[in-house]
Order: sequence, then C-alpha cells, then structure tokens
Amino acid sequence: MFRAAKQNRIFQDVVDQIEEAIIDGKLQPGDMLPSEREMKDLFQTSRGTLREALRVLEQKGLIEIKLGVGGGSVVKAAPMEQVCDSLDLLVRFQQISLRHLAEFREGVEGNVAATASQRATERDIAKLEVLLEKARHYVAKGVSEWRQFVEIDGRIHQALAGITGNPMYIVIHQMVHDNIQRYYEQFLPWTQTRLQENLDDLCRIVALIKTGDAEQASARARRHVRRFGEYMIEKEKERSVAAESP
Amino acid sequence: MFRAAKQNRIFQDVVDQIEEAIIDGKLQPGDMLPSEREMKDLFQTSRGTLREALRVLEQKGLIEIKLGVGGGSVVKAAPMEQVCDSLDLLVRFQQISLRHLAEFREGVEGNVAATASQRATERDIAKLEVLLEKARHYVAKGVSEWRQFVEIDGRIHQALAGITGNPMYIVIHQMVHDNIQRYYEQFLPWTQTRLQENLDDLCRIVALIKTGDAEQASARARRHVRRFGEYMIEKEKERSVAAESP
DNA sequence: GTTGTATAATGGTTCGACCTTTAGTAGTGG
DNA sequence: CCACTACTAAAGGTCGAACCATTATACAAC
Repeated sequence: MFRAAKQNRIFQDVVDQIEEAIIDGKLQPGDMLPSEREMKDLFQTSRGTLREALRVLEQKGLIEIKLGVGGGSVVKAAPMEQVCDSLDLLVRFQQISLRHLAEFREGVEGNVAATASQRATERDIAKLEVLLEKARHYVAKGVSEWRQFVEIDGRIHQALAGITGNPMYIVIHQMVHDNIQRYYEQFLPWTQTRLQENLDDLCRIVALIKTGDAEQASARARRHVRRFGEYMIEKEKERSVAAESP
Repeated sequence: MFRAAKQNRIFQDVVDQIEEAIIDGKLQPGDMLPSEREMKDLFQTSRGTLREALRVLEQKGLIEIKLGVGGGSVVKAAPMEQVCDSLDLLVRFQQISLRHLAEFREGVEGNVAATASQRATERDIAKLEVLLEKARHYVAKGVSEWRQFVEIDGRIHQALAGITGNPMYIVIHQMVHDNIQRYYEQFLPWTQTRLQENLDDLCRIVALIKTGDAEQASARARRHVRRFGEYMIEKEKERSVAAESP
C-alpha cells in the first residue's frame, strides 16, 4: 500500500526532475542537456552527485551520453530497449526457461496473427509477400543458408506485430524474440525438411491473413512457433542427458 | 549486425564483472558486497567511479543499498520490478495508450485462462473459490466497496497467471496490471450493475477452468477484460471531449 | 584543396575531506 | 537488575579541485 519513503538522496531528486521534464515534453528527444559543469551549478550540487544521476538516467534509457567537445547528454527516443534488457536479465537469472519463453511466445504469436489478419492492408500484404519471396529464395539455396532464413523469419514475425498497430505487441514480440534468439545458435544444424516445413507455415499464415481468417491464422501461427519450441526443447534435453553421462 | 564498441568506461567494466558474478551464482541473493572503500581497492579504482557502477547495478535491480553501519550493497532476488518499471516509462512516454494496453491484456488474459484451465489442480480451484467468495462479499456490500472488489479481481487474475506455472505470464501480467491500474482511479465511480457483471464473469471463468474447457474459459476471460477496457476508453473519450470544450 | 596540428570543450577518473545515518556498546540512573 | 542515554565507529552520501582522454573545430602548412 505504501512505498519506501527514503528521499534523502540528492542524485535521486535530480533524476526525478530530469525524468519529469522529459515525460512532460519539456525536453524533447534529440534535445541536449547542458554540460555537467553547467548542470552542477543549476542543481547546486557537486559534479560527482550529478554524474550519479546521469548514470541512472542513462541506464533507464532516457539519455545517451557522448564524449568529446560538442558531446554531452542527449535525450533519447522511447526507451524500448530497456524492456528487452530487463527481461533479458530475468532470463539469465534462470527465472525463466526456454520452455516458458516458448509457451508464452506461442500465445503472443497467435494473438498477433489474429489481430493482424483483421487489420492488414494491401500494402501490408505486399510487404509480407516480398519477405516471403526472400525466404523461399534462401530455402531453395539449401540448409547452408539457414541463418539467412531465420533472419527473414524473424522479420516476418516482426512485420506481423507491426501490422497490428499496437506497440505493445511490437515491444513484447521483440523482447521474446531477442531472448529466444540466443538459443538458435546452439541448436543447429537445421535439416532441409525442417526449413521447408517452416517456410510452408509462413506461406499459409500470410495466405490466411490475406483472407482475414483470424481463427485459422492464429492457430497456424501457434503451430508454427510451437514447432520451433519443441525442436529446441528436444535438443536441450539431449544436451542435458549427454552432460549427465559423458 | 554490430554493436557500438565503446568500452573505455571503467565503471562499465565493474558493472559487468559484478553482474556476471551474480548471474553465474557466485553471488547469491542476500549476499553482501564488500564496502565501497574495500571494493575501490579490489577493483583498483576510485570511490566515485565505483559508486557510479553501483548506481547502475541498483537501477538494474540487481543490488539494494542500505545506509549506516552494517549497511552496504546486498544482492537482490530476481529483478522483476524492473520489467514493470521500464514498461511504465514507455507508457508515460505516451508511446503506449490505454487502448493498446487493454488490447494486449485481452490477449494475454485469454491465453492465461486457456492454459490455466488445462493445469489447475483441485487446490488451485479451491484457492480461486475462496477469492471468489470474498469478491461476492464485497459486491453484496454495494458500490462503496468497489475498491476492495477491484483488488480481489486483480488477485484472481494474478492467481490464474500463477496456475499456468509460467513465470513469463506472471511477470507480464503483473506488468500490464500495474500499468493499467493507474487508470482505474480516474474512471470511477462504478455502478452496481457493472460490479455485478464483472463478478458474474469471474464466476463463469472459474467454473470453466474447473471443467477444463480451454476454449470457453479463454473466450470468457477475453470478454471480461474487454469490458474493463471498453468502459475505460469510453470514459477517456468523454474526458478529452470535455477538455476540448470546457 | 587537402592534410596535419593546436586548441578548447566535454565527459571520465582520481583523491581527499567531511557530513549523515545507523547499529552496537558503554555508561548512567533508577 | 533493568531501562534509558550518550558515545563511537562503520558505512553510504556529498563535496571540491585537479587531472586525464576524447573529439569537433579552427587554423596553418603543404
């Protein structure tokens, strides 16, 4: 019900003031803050304390600090990376396993596909088909190009999230994708069959979105990412078994 | 493809070392770090630089710093709050509107209900029914107790997320709930009818989870949160209209 | 015009001192 | 013997001044 009331820290006060100015729009993205030596006078504090405040703001993703003359603190755009980073930490903290991530992803991709199928314009569809064509290209070149295919796969999913027009989907999708991406590297090589399966999935999903069939698009998208997930979890098991009896 | 290569900052090196020690488990939650004056010698740096590193770690939610003798830096448990905080910032940055949050929430609650209906044990159901009983109690007492009802409502949803056993759902759900909560305050009073509607929803959802009907549970959960969302968006519109022509 | 160099502004680091908070301990009075 | 007070030391918080490292700019040399 109540929050800790410690407010004896000066740097925190500085952080709050600058943060408020940014959120209220008094400081726009791209704006430069005064130099440290000026700000220390403005806030009537020491440079060390002011720098601690800047460290916090930088970590929050609100400012970026550049070196040299003409450098200084510049207000950043929306701090979306921080959401990814904080979850990244949680995953590495082993609070969240691959299985958990994969399950969650399945649900999100399903929702994204359903929403996208209701909102996709002709331009959106055209964009998707360009990506699809690239994917076909890489699959045709064989398993050696698996990395390219995975990259295109990611871009297609990202495009779907974009079509929903909901930044929450974009951020969350990015976050999950970034965090699951780490595992891809460990679980190759992919077979040609698997590549082809995934490509077929993508084609069908786009086709269903074209017709606006939310139900089917959602189900197919879920099946698609479940394939990814099951494969990786399966591989992970093999690993841990191998690790137990080497 | 590549990342910025600036690594000339000493405090960043200190951050990385301590972060790695925590993630690798060499430092367990609850462990105390040495005092600033000791660490400055260990890392062979100045106290100011070391303190900047500690500020970053504190902001990341990895450590907590206490004052006075016997105080110092103590390693925290899983930094879940940071995920909420970073999204909170994004919302306040006006990158994400109530509408976006509500839509995303609808999808998540649907997935949570579906998954929970497959995994709920008898104990889980019992817990839910205890909460349900409390909700009934507050509704019976009338609109004046709307705040209590909303609190129970939140706990029921949180319980559902817990039943899935997937920490991703718990974290994401918490995050969305915390960030949407802010709007509740602005959009009262609730009518008795509305209170009753929501209670009915909750009862039906729990009943469907009891029977393990994922489809229906999901649909009902979505409808439930959509009601919340629509009501708030509607109120928000009234507000902005009122603000335009006062 | 291009290249190199000096300059100054700005963040990054260091050192040393002092203040504030806090837990423990010794002392004091009942 | 107990309870309260006051002192002490440890730890974070702040301050100021100096110096180092990086970089954009202006100016000079070719």
